[in-house]
Amino acid sequence: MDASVVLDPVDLHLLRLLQNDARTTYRDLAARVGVAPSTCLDRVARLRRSGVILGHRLRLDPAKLGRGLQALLSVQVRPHRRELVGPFVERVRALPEARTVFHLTGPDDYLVHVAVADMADLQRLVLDEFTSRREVARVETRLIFQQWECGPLLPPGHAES
Amino acid sequence: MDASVVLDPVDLHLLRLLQNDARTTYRDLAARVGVAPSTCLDRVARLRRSGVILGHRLRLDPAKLGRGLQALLSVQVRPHRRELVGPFVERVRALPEARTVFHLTGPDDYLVHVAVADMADLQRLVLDEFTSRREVARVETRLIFQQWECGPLLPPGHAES
DNA sequence: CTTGAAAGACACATCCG
DNA sequence: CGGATGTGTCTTTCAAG
Repeated sequence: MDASVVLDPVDLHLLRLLQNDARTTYRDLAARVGVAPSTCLDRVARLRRSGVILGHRLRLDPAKLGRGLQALLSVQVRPHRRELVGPFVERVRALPEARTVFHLTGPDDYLVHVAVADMADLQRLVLDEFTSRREVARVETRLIFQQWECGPLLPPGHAES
Repeated sequence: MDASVVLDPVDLHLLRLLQNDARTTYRDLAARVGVAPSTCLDRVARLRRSGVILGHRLRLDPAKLGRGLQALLSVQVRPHRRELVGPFVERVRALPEARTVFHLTGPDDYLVHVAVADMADLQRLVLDEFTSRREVARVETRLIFQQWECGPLLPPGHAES
């Protein structure tokens, strides 16, 4: 299911272009990669079918949406058993403030990336949704000064922008 | 520049639909929101101009690209001064394994989300690109068991999927 | 697997309420 | 600001190489 997929240079070129702008037309893709538009369509469809491309996401500015403050919450869930952590994750994912949830190795079981309006909002979120829960043993809050997205994700050995 | 923007229910509805599938046509958007296609075009163009929509991103499966192992690296950069941390961040961002870099409050200055092929690859990355650097005082590596993307990012008070 | 042409769908501008 | 109409462009299909 998550086996690696064979990607030829055309696929890689398409992925690199689409990661810069996922709305590039098949016509432009074709011109830049050097194949026919219909071939592009076929290749991209195949990449979607094989699961390499999971979907197209809109990148939004949290600050413009009234969520100018972001933070990472390290959460210990005790006891760390399936019947507790399953509902915990689902509840956290459903929070409108949550962006990503990581299940990690190490003493802090979960890392939750949240976007809130301000400090008061963050305090409310931590108190009401985390520390007040019985299964949450400990929460550590770190504010995000700044964050950078990195270059396009590509297979090892093709480390070019 | 990052002031909050006024969004009416139509804008919110459009954003919600586009976050599920950013390639939805204006025609379909119009039908589902209940306005004319040209209005959709106008609204989305305005959302782009006002900076709410930053761009369109492809969501890829790291495992399918031969990067089945992900980790978070907590990095202390000492001394934590501009002339050191600027180049540090740029160098890390340029790594093909890096996905996101966070500058945080707290004892760990940076959190780096990386995607690698396997444990050997991760070990090489940590040793060659982090701990061997003079400005890197400490690196703590946590593996990612699993990660969940959360619901669409929307302004406070509109917490609906 | 790729291509090129044909048909249909769409984006976008313009005009109008 | 929202809705209709038109034109040029793009996407998508298909038969053929």
